[in-house]
Amino acid sequence: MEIPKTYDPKQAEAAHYARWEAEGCFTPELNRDPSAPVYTIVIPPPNVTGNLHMGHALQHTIMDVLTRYHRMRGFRTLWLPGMDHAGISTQLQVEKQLKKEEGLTRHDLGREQFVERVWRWKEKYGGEILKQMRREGVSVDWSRERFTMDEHLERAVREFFVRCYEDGLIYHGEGLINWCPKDQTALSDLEVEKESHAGKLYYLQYPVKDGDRRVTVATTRPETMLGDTGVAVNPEDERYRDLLGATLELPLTGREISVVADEFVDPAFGTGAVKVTPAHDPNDYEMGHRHGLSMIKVIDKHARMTAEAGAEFAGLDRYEARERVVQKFEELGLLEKVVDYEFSITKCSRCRAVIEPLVSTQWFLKQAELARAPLELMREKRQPRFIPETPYEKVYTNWLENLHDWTLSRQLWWGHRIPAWYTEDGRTVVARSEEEARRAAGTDKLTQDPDVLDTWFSSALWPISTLGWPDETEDLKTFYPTSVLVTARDIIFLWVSRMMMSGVKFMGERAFDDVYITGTIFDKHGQRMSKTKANGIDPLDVFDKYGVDATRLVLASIGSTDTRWNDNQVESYRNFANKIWNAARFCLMNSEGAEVGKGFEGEPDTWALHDRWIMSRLQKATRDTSAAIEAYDFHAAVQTIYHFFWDDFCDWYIELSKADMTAPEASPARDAVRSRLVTVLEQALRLLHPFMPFLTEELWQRLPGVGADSLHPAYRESAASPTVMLTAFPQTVESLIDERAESEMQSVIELVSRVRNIRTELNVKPGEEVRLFISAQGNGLGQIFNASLSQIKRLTRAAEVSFGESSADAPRASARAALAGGAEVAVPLEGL
RNA sequence: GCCCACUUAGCUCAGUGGUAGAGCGCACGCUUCACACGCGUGAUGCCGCAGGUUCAAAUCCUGCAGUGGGCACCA
Repeated sequence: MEIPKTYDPKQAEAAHYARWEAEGCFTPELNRDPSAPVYTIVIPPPNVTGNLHMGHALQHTIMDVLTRYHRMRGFRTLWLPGMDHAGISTQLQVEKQLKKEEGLTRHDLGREQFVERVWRWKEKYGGEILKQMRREGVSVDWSRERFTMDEHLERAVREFFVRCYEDGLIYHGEGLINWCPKDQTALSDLEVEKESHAGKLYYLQYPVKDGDRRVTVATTRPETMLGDTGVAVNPEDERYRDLLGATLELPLTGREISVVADEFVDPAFGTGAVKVTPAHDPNDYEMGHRHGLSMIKVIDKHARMTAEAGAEFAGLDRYEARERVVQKFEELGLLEKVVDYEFSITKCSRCRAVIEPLVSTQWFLKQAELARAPLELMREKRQPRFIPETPYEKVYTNWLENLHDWTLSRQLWWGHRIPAWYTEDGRTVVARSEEEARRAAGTDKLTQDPDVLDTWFSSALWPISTLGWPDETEDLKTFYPTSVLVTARDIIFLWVSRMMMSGVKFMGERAFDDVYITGTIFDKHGQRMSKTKANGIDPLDVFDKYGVDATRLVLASIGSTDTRWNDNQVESYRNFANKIWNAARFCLMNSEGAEVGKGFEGEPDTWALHDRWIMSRLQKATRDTSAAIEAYDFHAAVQTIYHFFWDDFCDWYIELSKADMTAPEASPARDAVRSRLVTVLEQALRLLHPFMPFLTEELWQRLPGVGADSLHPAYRESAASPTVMLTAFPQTVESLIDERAESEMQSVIELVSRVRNIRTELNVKPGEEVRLFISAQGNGLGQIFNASLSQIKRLTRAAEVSFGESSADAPRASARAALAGGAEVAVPLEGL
């Protein structure tokens, strides 16, 4: 059989995926065992605009290992793929293209046409990542692929919205929200980021009416003073006690505002007096409500000053206004001082524009109430189980305990339209459809709310909506709750917790048993990979260079730890892949007469030492690999298989078997040796398959004696052709664990190693043969060595081996090495 | 400000109450009939610092330092 000396990953990668997919190997229906346990993962849906990055590759590898492992264990296994419509991101991308290619804005097209464009864009350019995922080898069930804007999922979203509205969890009202002046939409607290900023703190003086006293307030945003409707001090603050209730003349506006007392104010900070701008600051908004202060909106949606800011400022950008205000205060002699000050500003996490807090009418969801059930679930049943448990369980719990209302509405066109309609007489109707709304409203004259929902709203339903909710589908009954959610830590709040909330609310059960949080992959300098820094490593490039399987081993090893990307690691696993290839190649070159599954007949105590030994090692490798995967310790799993394959199987077992398997004459004994080799190899390929699907399939297909009978019983009745992915994952046979064989074999290994060491120390040429003198002192070792004599001679390049009772029997001029168990080996120097 | 994690060989990382590990790199020797993406042999670490608990600590506790992360309403 002609097999290339070097493994070519591309060839194997191109050969198998399409067949697996076409034959339905990824679908749970393939499992014909009605009593099979169920294993389910829903993929974190990548953005329709997205491209594969290392974080995806890491998550997908972990999910695929788990999926393939459970499938081989006979579980009815579903890994459900899909994509997210990614509201803002997609809309911006299409707008950009529209501008570039046709010089148009979305407003030129109008809403309906624009949305139509987005759909067309999605069909043409979207979902690039799905093709890239096939490259990774992900065994997802493409027949169940979902998109968050699918008709059915849209229905689920409306159902969810309506039910929450009916339960009083969703409300429409005025609130202070994060407004992105660039993207022109409201954002939730999770879509903005705090960033430290070296700015200034301005001390402004407000004159007290009817007196010459002034109250000094400190602010980082002087322009907002135009909207001040009060000044707050701590009620305990002696300095201002006499001013409580006093009236101040707000400079530049001619407005009179009063001094109020509020516990919130920290007397130790600044001057102890705080200007209050209820319409443009979250804390001031709260304070304003507490004291009945009026709200004056002085900044608009484009972050420009409004008419209410005064004629002199109207239309100015907020930063221009800031300069103007400060200048005016200076002219009036009311600017006490300006000091450098570092504080945090809030930015849009998408476009980095500075967020403007605005008072606005939006749709909100009271998350605090939804969070109760998940919190209880965690308290009482410890569900879901986080891996790693620290710190994520606490992070999750703390967040749920401190929830604010979620701003749901977005002033965008691409997304799930809010199912709310308004009548001409100002009533609001929330319904599952326009017809339902008409019936409820008793009129046809309805206007639907123009806004769409936050993208994460539909994501929150992903585990249930993809399985058919709100319908009671078979899939929902069978596959919910899901087994594990694998994702990155930055969406624990945005997504994980919200799926739990909706899952518990509507299904009465956890959305997933476990939550596995992957690590973060940094570049070699420890920097986060990002588009702007252009330091990202493209997984596809790594696949091209080293192969998918090698990359997957690295990613599986990374698992949940933060790590710096290192090509060396991939190279090392590329070498491992090549090692596997060549070990298999060697077995196949000597496979005439061999058959997988044979060669280990009879009682183990009739087998040769190294045969008992390798079977024992295989059992332990199997046991340890399974245990590691079950415990999500992928690093340990990879290490176990790596060392079993390379150290035990290649370095020792193949070497010990070599002479017999390459015997020139065919014989039942030679067939048996060859069968043992391919049998162990085949088991190793099964162990490796969840991690290295392509290489293992490529080799498995070539093994003699594998076929339909090799499949796991659950898949034998299916129409799928034989494939390693549907074989049974090896089960540990405890009776084959043979500590005695391992210890005896260890003695042989030690003997060989000591002799090799002596050869090196003495500079004996590799081709030169030595003599060995072994003194085993009647402790049983002599018999063991004697039984493995031919192998020992071969591995140490010894021409002859003699045994004696004591080391004194060896020639005086010998290099000696002590062996465990009191034995000694001597290499006579004579003739060297 | 509060909280958390991390700190182990030159590099990237495992590990664990009982004689320090892997891969890469390094040194030396090998075209030994599967593999030079290989084979053999070897060197390398006050396991961040300082205390404490223990017969025994890299491992548990306390403090400190450095790095990273999360949270926070300090105008």
